[in-house]
Amino acid sequence: MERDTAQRRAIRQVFVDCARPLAPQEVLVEAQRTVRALGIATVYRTIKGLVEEGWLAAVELPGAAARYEVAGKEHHHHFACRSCQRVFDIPGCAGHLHADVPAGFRCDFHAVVIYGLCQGCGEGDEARPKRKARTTR
Amino acid sequence: MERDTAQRRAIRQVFVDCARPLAPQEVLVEAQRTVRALGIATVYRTIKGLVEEGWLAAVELPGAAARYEVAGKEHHHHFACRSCQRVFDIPGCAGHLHADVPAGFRCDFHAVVIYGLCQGCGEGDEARPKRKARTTR
DNA sequence: ATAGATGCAAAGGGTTTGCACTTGA
DNA sequence: TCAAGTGCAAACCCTTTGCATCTAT
Repeated sequence: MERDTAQRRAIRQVFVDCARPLAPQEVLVEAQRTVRALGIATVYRTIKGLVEEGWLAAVELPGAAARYEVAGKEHHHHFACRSCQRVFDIPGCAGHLHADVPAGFRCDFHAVVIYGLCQGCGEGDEARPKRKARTTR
Repeated sequence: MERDTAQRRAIRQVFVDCARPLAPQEVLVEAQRTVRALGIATVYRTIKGLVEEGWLAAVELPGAAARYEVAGKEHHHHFACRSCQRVFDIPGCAGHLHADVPAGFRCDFHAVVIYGLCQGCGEGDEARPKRKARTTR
């Protein structure tokens, strides 16, 4: 990650603008609005590099591909919309989750994911057909 | 899932015996001790069938392949060992996790995963080299 | 000029599917 | 008997890698 290329600038900008955990595919689509010929391989390589240099943090969710968000945020959890598949940050942490862990187990950290419908997908008619969104698997 | 075959009996038995969330690969290896020629495709198809008929429940974890466990347990969370990659159940739930969800978002359910070292991997020397276990991806 | 970066296509790894053979009922 | 079930291999999807080309410095 030595050079400052148009691709990297575009990818970083996408993360700054979206301000939520993004999957590689989402990054590709958004960044291609700036750099048309951008390839998915470059997105993966750039994300990997940005994670290694600490600019991005991986957000791994159950049953979904890993997402990435700008690093440095305080400990927080995530909300995954069952309709549009987008992921959002949830500030804060209820804490005291390590309560019932069996004796002899050492806890290092934890992840909490809440599933539901985000504002956009849940407003009004709950029965509205869900988008077959597949931004990420 | 109409017929009672040796393969299905073996696969169900593995879940009953292990009593923890298992990945398809883990199921394959264990069940092959009973049915030598068992193929991975059959494991996937059987698991899918057992989930559909409600006998199994999917346990999806961040950054790992889905695991499955016998359904019908009370709401609980999971512990993932960073060393041996195995997953264990953690009884109970601290609850009140829906606190800081942004207004307009509807919460349906949540998942909590605690990472650390299980009893077997953590006892004694913490600095012991981690097994390169790859029971699942 | 030149090593790092990129795009494309092929390779990998896990999961699913097509198909001919096997087997439970 | 005969359709459901199985094993094998090919197909798929997402992620990574090899390589010739491009480009920031």
